[in-house]
Amino acid sequence: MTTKENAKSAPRPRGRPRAFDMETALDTGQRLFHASSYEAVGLAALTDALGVKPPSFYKAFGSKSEFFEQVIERYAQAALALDEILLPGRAPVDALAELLESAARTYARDPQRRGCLVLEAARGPDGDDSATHARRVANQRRDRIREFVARTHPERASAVTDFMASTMSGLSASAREGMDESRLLDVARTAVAGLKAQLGMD
Amino acid sequence: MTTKENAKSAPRPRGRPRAFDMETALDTGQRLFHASSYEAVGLAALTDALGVKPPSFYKAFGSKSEFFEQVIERYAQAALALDEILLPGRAPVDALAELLESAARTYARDPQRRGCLVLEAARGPDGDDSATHARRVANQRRDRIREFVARTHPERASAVTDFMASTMSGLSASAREGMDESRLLDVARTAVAGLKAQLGMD
DNA sequence: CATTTTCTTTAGTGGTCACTACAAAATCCT
DNA sequence: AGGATTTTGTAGTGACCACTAAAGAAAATG
Repeated sequence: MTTKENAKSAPRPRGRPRAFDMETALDTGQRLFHASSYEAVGLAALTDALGVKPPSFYKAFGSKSEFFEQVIERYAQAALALDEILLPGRAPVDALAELLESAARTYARDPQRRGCLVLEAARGPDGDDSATHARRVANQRRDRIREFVARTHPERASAVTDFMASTMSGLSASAREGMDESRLLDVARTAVAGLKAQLGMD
Repeated sequence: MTTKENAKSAPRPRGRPRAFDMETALDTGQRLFHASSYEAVGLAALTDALGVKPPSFYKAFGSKSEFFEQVIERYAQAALALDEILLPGRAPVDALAELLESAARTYARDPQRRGCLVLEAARGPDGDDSATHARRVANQRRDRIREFVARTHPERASAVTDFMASTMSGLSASAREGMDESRLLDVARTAVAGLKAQLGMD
């Protein structure tokens, strides 16, 4: 309480102020990576798009893969919010059906950024940092599905989660290859029919 | 009939004979690409594994992407032969169930070469030659599935084929992320339950 | 034998990759 | 004003990428 301090504004740091907004940069990076892929977006293209020279980028984010880590964490938080779909008490079949259909719609929505940024990045080279981060984020979301299903169907939770994970990967891949929204929705609905066989028809 | 000619052996060509076997090279290349990916196997690693220097490789195959084109054509011919599964007269649900379960087994069989070489390559950069070739080969196989289904269910053929394509991509992706054979088989069987809803229970 | 043809070898090519050493510029603190 | 601190722009780094020019070596042909 010695000097003025507001809840929001951080006290101005000491040295030269950063000349660009990191959130905007993450957003631009997300668009770039989603449009093609982590590997396909070189540092030159990235820094050009951000309007930032490489040394500034590295001061701010550490490395390309650390930048990407922040990007996918942001993306996973924003896209397909599980909280709004996996509501406690809701019938799993209904919730998972909505999740698959939402995925179908989301993956085809923007023709320039098809599929799921996380799931596509998870297919990168096995030892790569970007793929490792993406798989970690994907697995966190799968854990939430498993926990949700386990509340009502503890015995089927793992099998159902595997099926959801595989189906979402398939939807993302198909979206990337150009399958449009209505076809993806048909795929999702056929998958839901499979889910009903696992979880009961309700 | 002027000189000796056998049905099998081509008459020795004129210049210095090739010092390696192209079929063996394609086979080795297939293993390498399948173990990691087209992009991850550099020309140096490739030619080292083949025991062949770059200029010989280029004389024989033209380019890395042309070599890969031959590799995936070979692979598509050998793995998961559709002729043996999509038998005319067979109930589509049965045939497609066998196809999905065979895929699950095949994709997990060799822990060092998980998933489908073609489907994984089909996810490469959009403009890339390797991805273009892989998608062409994948679509040829999807056409055969569509034709097979259309014989008995012409109205559902496209939707069923989309679901098969998406599910196979999902199985391949899951295999790549480490899902073992029994889990992949469970996923395949759940997908078959979805197929039955589309094609009738039989 | 010499010539022609084809492949193999040696030794590179330019291009792109992620990343950085260094010094100038912009801010805060005393 | 005079440091102290942090970010900036300039200008590169070495490593790897797919690929190749040039010359030597191995075969068939004449």
